[in-house]
Amino acid sequence: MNIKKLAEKLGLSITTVSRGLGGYSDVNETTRKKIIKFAKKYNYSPNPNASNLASRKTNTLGFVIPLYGLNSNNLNQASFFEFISGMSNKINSENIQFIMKFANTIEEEKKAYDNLIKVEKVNKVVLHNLKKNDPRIKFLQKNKINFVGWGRTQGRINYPWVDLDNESSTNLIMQYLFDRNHRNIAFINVDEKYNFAHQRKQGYLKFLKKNKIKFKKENYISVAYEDPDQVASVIEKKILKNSKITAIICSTEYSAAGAIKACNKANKKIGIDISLITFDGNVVNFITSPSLTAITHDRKVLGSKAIEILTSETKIKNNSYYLAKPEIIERGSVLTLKKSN
Amino acid sequence: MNIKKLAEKLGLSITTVSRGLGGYSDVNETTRKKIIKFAKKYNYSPNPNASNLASRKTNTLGFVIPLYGLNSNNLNQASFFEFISGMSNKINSENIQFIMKFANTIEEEKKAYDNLIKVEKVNKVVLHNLKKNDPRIKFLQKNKINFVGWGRTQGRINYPWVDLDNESSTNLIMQYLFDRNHRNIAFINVDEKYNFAHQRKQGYLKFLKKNKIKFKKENYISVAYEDPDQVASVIEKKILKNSKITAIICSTEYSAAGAIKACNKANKKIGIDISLITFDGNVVNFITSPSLTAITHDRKVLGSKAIEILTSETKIKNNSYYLAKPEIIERGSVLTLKKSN
DNA sequence: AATATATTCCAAAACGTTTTGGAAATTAAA
DNA sequence: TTTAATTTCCAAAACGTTTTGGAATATATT
Repeated sequence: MNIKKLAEKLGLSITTVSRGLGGYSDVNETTRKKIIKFAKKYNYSPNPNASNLASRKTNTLGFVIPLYGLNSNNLNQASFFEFISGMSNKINSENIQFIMKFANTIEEEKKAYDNLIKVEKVNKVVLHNLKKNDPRIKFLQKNKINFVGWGRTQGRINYPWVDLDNESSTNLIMQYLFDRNHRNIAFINVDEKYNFAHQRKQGYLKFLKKNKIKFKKENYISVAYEDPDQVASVIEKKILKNSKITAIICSTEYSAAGAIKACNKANKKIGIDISLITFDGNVVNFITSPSLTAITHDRKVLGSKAIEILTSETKIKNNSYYLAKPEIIERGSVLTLKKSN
Repeated sequence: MNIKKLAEKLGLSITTVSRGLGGYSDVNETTRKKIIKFAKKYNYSPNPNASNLASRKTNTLGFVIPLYGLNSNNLNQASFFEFISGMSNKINSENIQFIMKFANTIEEEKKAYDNLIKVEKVNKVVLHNLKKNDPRIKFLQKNKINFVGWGRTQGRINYPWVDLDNESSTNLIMQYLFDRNHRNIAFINVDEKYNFAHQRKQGYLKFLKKNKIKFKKENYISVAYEDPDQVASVIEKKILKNSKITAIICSTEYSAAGAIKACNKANKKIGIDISLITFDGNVVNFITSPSLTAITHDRKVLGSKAIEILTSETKIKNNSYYLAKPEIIERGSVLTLKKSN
């Protein structure tokens, strides 16, 4: 079924059918309804190729997943999945096309964006892994292509974005631990070049400041992603040996795994000898007994909000954003201490 | 840049440029080279919408990811990721388009395929999660659309597919354990309605038969995905209590996590008191000390092979297939026992 | 040299839409 | 009643390709 045949069935011109379906005001409401009825009946939907070609524009979203510099461990695949499936739901209901590309190197990534814009002529982009002064931002702005950042850079931001509320997360965790009388809380983070890590540290620091707790250098470590055994051994030496520490926050599932290993080695029982709370952790969080208390974010909503921003009727404002609120899932790895003062 | 302008620059007709780029034999080799040179110089590539429209066909691959019936735990996201990125590499180099869709329900899945075929007019599909007598197979065959199965059904297969060599995997593991003098080997599998689980069991059984070891019912369990604590407790009761068992095979990372938890509870040290080997397990496999020996498959190659089959010059044969060979990664959770006889 | 064949090119049609610039019909205003 | 304004429709052009069915030229064959 194509528009010509449909128009014949309706006894209308192609133009009117097209405009009726497009919701233009120059077609009578009753005919419009009839057009839609027939379109449904004959299962018609416009050929996107013809449509894109004729209208000189597309309605497609481009998304590039950077694979470079990440090994299978530190790429948080679960979050990609959730985000994408969140986007996808919205995309389906909005009836926009979706092109996804993978890039193994920076060059491939650049090429992918180029292709998306020059060849595929996408009009929407979700940008991930943003760097400060990211050239992609200028590129997209120059080409007048709507985009949203998934994640954001530090400092002043002149583009719309969606992100986890990482500062709130650590703040929330700290409060949670504080309420249970923990005062010496270790934070195992990853390299601050990752913005989420930076933000999480900020939440940690701010909470300390707010509550007039002195920041102790030895309570904060940043572990490299690459070597799991090294992660465990660093945690054992720097954190577990420090008997003042009563609780540990793990910024990633990966470091939580390291912490579990370290605790096993040091013969410290999680939830008994020491408290542990981790970000995310779908697999790791039930290995211990009791299972790990965790903090999570709904990344599906994040994805759908990204699409919402991109498809909002009004021109996209450069200050639209969405922050996913964290939620603590209590399982039992956090002790309530006796008040010590 | 479009083909008209390019043709002008070249002093050739649009037709010749198009045919030159298309590699037709009715354009002189030297002019063809010149055309390609100019195309590169002016960064020209054909508008896919126009191209698809004019040629009455597309060169795009459709892929639907089923999300229904799977929770975030049992969906092996890592394998999806690897598979897709493997496909993607090949897709980029073959210059074909790629449309991916997510389906939360069976209805959505059906709709997604319908949309892919009727609207997007894909000419290639990768089919996942195949069921016996899968209606999608008939649907695709009827519509004469090339497809490959990722995974396969049991029995006679009349379509091309790529899959893990699951039977070999368990066979390989069994041999590995057998060589280290294990004779009472437990296998923690998941529901056999999943083909990979069925196949893995077959490998297990065949090895036993080949080596004239009696299959012991109590050495084989299938655990439900849903409740992690239940998994651990079942493993503790049924496997760890059985003192004859010297080694455990875990069919999924998830069950490996359960096994680790169970061992901790029962105070059995992995790699010392009991041997453990798991499929995959990117996060879980280094929690224990020593780290877990694992068996893995290269799913990237699987993805690229799928594309290779789909893009092979010759007509796709219904008996093309690719089996990814397993590899054991030794870490240290498997003991070598003394010979007991 | 004349004819047949092979090679190399091209004009025009087609793909299925959207958009432009009215035309016709209806309603409102003078 | 006439004119102006509004509403509702449509014919034709355009989008950027591929494909068809030759035409022109060059080469081979007789």
